[in-house]
Amino acid sequence: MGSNTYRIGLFAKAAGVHVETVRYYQRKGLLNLPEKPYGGMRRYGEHELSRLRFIKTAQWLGFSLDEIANLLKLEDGAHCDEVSKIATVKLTEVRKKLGELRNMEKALSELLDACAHSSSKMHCPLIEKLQQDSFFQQA
Amino acid sequence: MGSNTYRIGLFAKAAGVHVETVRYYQRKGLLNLPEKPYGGMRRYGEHELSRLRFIKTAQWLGFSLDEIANLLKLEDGAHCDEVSKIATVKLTEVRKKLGELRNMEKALSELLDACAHSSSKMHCPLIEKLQQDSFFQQA
DNA sequence: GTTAATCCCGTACCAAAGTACGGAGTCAAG
DNA sequence: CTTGACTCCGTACTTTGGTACGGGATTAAC
Repeated sequence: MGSNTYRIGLFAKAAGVHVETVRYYQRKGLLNLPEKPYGGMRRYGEHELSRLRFIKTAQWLGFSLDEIANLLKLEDGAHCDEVSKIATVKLTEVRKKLGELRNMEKALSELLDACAHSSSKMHCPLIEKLQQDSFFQQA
Repeated sequence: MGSNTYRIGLFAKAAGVHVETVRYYQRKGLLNLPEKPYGGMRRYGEHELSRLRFIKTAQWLGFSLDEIANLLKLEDGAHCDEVSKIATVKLTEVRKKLGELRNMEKALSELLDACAHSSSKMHCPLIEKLQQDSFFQQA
């Protein structure tokens, strides 16, 4: 645990990002800057790597870096009342996304199915499917 | 059907975006520019409104405008082989997102649950939960 | 023990997705 | 028939999330 095997290059590569991206996240406070031994080089461990991968996953799910910083507060530990507040909001949002994605999945798989039985020009009721039981609101 | 009741201001407002955003999407080809009567003003109908809402929803789910343009090709109708290609890729992606979001939902709801039974400093195994059966890869 | 590959860190640049601005046209109310 | 709100369209600016660059330090390989 915490064997801190990686230097930044390998660390970045292991998560599929560029070195500069790691540094950028450090500047934004999403990753912490490990101690640097006198005149030496910083090292990174498995925990930081998971954290970096989490950031990329959450981002891919449509969360901004600011939102992710908030989610990471949950991971880092905070007092119960603040945790509840953040987690409740995010849970609602996650469930909404799940709902929309399920509609999208249904529309796409039905489309593929229809496509397998016909073989000419197709069109997909993607929009109606997504709107039909959508309760999406912009803030 | 196609009653084209809205002018751009109301149209944008109904979807919760700015007028400039509508124009931006038109420039990018995501929305089409309705005919303008000689020296008059363009009008928008329900169909275009659904399309605009779809764009915002898909974007919130983490898709870029370029990806959304692709999804809209399915809606607009295309030949079966192209449709299959796009839909298959997107379906895989949607299912991956569903998987990750379910992990996130589980982690968040367990956290809230734990929080209800204790009342001090909490920390959430969000990262481990998300990575545990994650098969996420950056391209 | 020099040289090639990495790292450190600061600053500059870039693309995507808007947002703001401004001058001219249009429309609806009083 | 004018005043205020809205539209049209072009160009410029902004924010977010990075990428690129470059000079000096450090370390790994020969």
